[in-house]
Amino acid sequence: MPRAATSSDVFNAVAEPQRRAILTFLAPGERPVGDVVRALGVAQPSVSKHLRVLRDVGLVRARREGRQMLYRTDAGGIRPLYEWAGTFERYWERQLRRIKDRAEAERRPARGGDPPQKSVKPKH
Amino acid sequence: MPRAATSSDVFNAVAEPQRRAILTFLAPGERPVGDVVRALGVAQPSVSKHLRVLRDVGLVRARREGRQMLYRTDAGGIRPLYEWAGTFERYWERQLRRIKDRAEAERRPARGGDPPQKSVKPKH
DNA sequence: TTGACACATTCCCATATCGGAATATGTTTT
DNA sequence: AAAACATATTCCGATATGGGAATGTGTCAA
Repeated sequence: MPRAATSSDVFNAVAEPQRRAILTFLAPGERPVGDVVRALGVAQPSVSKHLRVLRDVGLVRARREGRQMLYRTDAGGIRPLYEWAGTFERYWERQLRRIKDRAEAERRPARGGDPPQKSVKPKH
Repeated sequence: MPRAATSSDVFNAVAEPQRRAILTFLAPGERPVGDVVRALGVAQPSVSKHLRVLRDVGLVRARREGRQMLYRTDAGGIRPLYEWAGTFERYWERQLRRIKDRAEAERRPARGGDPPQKSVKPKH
């Protein structure tokens, strides 16, 4: 087997920094390609290719207006990513809680456990 | 040049479906590599390579225990992704609101605007 | 129609990436 | 020390990918 699933999936589309920049730029509202080119300082063919990828995965919508194409970010396409990442929220929160608890235990020592090895530095 | 910033970037690490599966599997707690291999049904070298990438970008932590290596997901590493995606929340919510408003306008027409062009089809 | 303008697509190249097989490394057991 | 075990790394081949240059396509203006 050569390679796993590539594009046509949101995660991959968003893995590219330029494409993330494009999405951010196009989120507030419709813009012609030329605006993206100037805003990001990227060559026009590059922008067009990135927009193609983004459109294929449904992260961007296009509309023709005269000679120009107006693109806008379809934010809903980002939700799957948001939700996937969100499934880890409970884990990082648990981790933060552990860190906090540990700091507390050091601040108020000799409370059933070993005394702290290092004292907490004062805030300034 | 292929992908711009390759490894060392969380977005890229997560673009790979197998790696997402590994992260999910290792989120609840430490596991040896062999468990991942069996759980995902992937060849061992592949798993090791993916774990390497994940570790390089800080999405996974490793600890040696006897002959085996115990890995666990470091969920905090996923936060940047979650937060980036979250910056689009207001946009997709606006979109949902528009859709909802439009549906309402059709249900209760002739309210200061044009009448709907198409009637809503009955649910069956 | 011709030309200008705004984009899109194609071609080529250098480089990554993944999977598989083989091999290397590190640790425990005998 | 040798063998067994668990995992990591390397080498290879096939395929993708992104950038640049050149070219194609669609639309408006003269």
